[in-house]
Amino acid sequence: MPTAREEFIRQTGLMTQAEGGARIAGQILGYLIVEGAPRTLSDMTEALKISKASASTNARLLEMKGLLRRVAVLGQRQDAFEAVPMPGVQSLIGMAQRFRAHADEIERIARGFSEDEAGARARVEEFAAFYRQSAAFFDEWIENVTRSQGPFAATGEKEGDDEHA
Amino acid sequence: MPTAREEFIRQTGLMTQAEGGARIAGQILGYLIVEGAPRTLSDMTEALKISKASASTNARLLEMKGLLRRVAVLGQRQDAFEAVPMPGVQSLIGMAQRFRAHADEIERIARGFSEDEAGARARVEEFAAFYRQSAAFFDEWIENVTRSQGPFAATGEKEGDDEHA
DNA sequence: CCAAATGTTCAATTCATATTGAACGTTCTG
DNA sequence: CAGAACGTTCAATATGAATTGAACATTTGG
Repeated sequence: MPTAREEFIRQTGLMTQAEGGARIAGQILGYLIVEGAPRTLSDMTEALKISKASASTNARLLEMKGLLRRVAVLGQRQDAFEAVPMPGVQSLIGMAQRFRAHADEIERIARGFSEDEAGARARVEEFAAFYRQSAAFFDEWIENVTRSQGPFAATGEKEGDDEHA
Repeated sequence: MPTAREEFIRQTGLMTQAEGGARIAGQILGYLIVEGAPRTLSDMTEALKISKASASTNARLLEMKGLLRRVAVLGQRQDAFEAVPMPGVQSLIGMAQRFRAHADEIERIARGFSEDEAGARARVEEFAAFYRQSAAFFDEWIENVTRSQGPFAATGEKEGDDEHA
């Protein structure tokens, strides 16, 4: 029977995969969430049984997406990563950006329709409008959730090493 | 130089792919949007240069997801498909469902943490809460956008065959 | 009833991408 | 300075999913 930790890590991997991402990236995120403190690439490779290359690539991918933060631990030579306070928010931010980009692109294409395709053009523009409005709505939700647990909000707890010793 | 129609179809294919779906499914959707009227599987195969199997499978996939509606054209032997009024909404509905399922699963796993992992458990539960709240927010937006252009709202126009003759 | 047309399904293939092993450059450490 | 530790990159592989061709069942029209 797998431990809850293992199950959670496996689940975040599957979730990330279901959302169109890389399985290992999700596992790394889950791992850092349960750990609750900075962990090195070596930690990941042995905890998740993955190659050094995968750990490096996926961690940096997550870092660029804003789900992970690279921290320098004093007295520690290696880089370390930790999950940001609300990792899911970053995914939504990316989603909003994609939606807006989609809207832009579709609207650009819509302008290319000729005079006798007015109906098609209208439908295409309506389609684009939906993406633009959804992006705006995402922003609203992101701002809402970011306000309470903002990037500079005191978390009140910063432990994590004390457990599972 | 490609026509605007072609560009749009190609773009919806890429978009769908970027969102983790099948390219051809997106192309079918784009095709039906520009057409603005029911089209058969044969229409799709020749317009999109795809196999009969792909047309059938992907169309039915989109139908199950609620982006397409199968309509019986009078005097027409073949089945025909048309895009529903706001196809994007259905994607969001699916997203909300996935998020809620994620939340359920993570919360279930969270209950499996032992006493000495209280910190980890709290972080995991917080993670789940985000998905649950986001799902609720999606629902809100869906209901909002569905109210105005509801499933029973008169669209006012149902042409589409008159163009690009 | 027969032949053509239509839609579905499934195994096979193609295709894209995730993952890895190995080589490299860099930085630390003794 | 020499050697180890570390992180990155890239070509190669493995993995999984999308797409297809072919076979099948069903329906239609002659």
